[in-house]
Amino acid sequence: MRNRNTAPRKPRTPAQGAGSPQRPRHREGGGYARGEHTRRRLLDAGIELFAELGYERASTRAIARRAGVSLPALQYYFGGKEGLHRACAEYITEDVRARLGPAAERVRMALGRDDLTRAELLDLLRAVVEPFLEGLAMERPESWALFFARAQGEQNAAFDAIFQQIGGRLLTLVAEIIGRILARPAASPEVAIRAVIIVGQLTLVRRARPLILRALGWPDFDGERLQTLKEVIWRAIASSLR
Amino acid sequence: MRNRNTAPRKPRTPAQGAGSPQRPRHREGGGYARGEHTRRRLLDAGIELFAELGYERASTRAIARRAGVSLPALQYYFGGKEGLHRACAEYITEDVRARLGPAAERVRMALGRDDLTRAELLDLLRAVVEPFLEGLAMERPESWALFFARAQGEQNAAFDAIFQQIGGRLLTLVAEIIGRILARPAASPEVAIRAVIIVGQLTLVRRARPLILRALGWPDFDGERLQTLKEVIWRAIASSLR
DNA sequence: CCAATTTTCTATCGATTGATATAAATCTGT
DNA sequence: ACAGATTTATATCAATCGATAGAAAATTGG
Repeated sequence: MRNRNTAPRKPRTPAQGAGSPQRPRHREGGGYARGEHTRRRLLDAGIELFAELGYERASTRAIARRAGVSLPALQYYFGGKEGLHRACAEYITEDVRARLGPAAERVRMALGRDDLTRAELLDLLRAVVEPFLEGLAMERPESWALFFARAQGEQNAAFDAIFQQIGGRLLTLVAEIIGRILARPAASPEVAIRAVIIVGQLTLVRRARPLILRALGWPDFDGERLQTLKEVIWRAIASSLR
Repeated sequence: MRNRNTAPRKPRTPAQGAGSPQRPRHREGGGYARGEHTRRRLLDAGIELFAELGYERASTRAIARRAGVSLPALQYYFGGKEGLHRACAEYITEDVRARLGPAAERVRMALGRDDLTRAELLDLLRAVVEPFLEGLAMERPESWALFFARAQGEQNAAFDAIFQQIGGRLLTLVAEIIGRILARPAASPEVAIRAVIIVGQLTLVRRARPLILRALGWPDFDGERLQTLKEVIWRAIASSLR
């Protein structure tokens, strides 16, 4: 009935600085076991629901409920909804990066030789592209890939972080291999465009997932069908590089 | 202060049947000039804001404000937010269909011959693919393509309608041409997948636009650069079909 | 066991959302 | 100009949202 404050307040913005409020105020050295547990539960529930419903539809209440914790716990650990979302993105990014890193490093080493045949270069491309396709889009819980797709579609701040960590490295690596195959400088527009196209094709598997499934009349990507999909995509990529 | 109704109401669901409440209650034969005008304004504003912010973030108030009409006008003409969204999808769909239709018909006629060479088939593919690329992704306001992308990402009901009207036809047509080129049945998974990939590549130009620009170090797609982009994409598509 | 810290819970706030009731304003056909 | 239909505008509703206050409960080190 009565307003305590006549000035128009903005309670939607977090009280803490806009920097990174996701860490609670507890001491650095601290870290109770129970706290870390609910923190993890919130991350899992957040990834699931953000992926399932998108950022807006996933309410903090629903996330807290699925995590089995109370609503203020979300504020306490992540500073707010946006903080949780960013934390989810970082959580996923770190895992994918760890998964993609070794393969990328091996490929980068192999690229040191300058007498690689076309077949060898194609193998290298596959070596860097396949873990990406499997890791990001398939192996991990579907919610992870969906989270990524949502972040990209919604143009969240989370997308920038994810892209710079993963997409950027992948793109430069792919461009380098393609440049070799096409015998053009990796920095040339043609090579860069084709690198983007190829990487884009992979993400398409997730982004246009409902479209693909419906076009094929498939209920889902499972087992053999997934194998077929990967094989066809790869053949298309390989045959396009001449 | 006091509730008029003790029973828990659900005012979020539209009062009319869930069927298609977007048409106002005015007589069929009616149709005042002024009404049609604000109806169109709401459609334009809806497409813009749905594309800009996504379905959830685009509030009915913001849409009405941008359209320059009052809030209840939205309810009056489209029965509610969901109705407006569906109407926007149909509006876009109808335009694209009209734009795509003639070319598709011509290609379908040409496909009647069964002695087409590879080069001729590639020309046909380009004839059906280029209007799509130009019409949906370039010529029309960016918001249209964004609206489409959002609908797919959010798995809205609008996506179903759009897909069946446009995506379906385009895909089956492309699949038919590709099937001929690859000498495989158009209904085979391999051909269907490659059709999806090719069509998807085209939409990438819009959807991954910031990504492409950043990778190329270009400030924007203008004139010659756009031509280069199209040419590279097309060469990649053509050379992948062997 | 105790004091300090960390974690959780209940209750509630203010803002915004989609939708509606209701009446005034506008337009159409006669 | 008038009656009836159509269109617009004002004011408000109930629900839900993210966030917070403040106290209770739990955990830790001493």
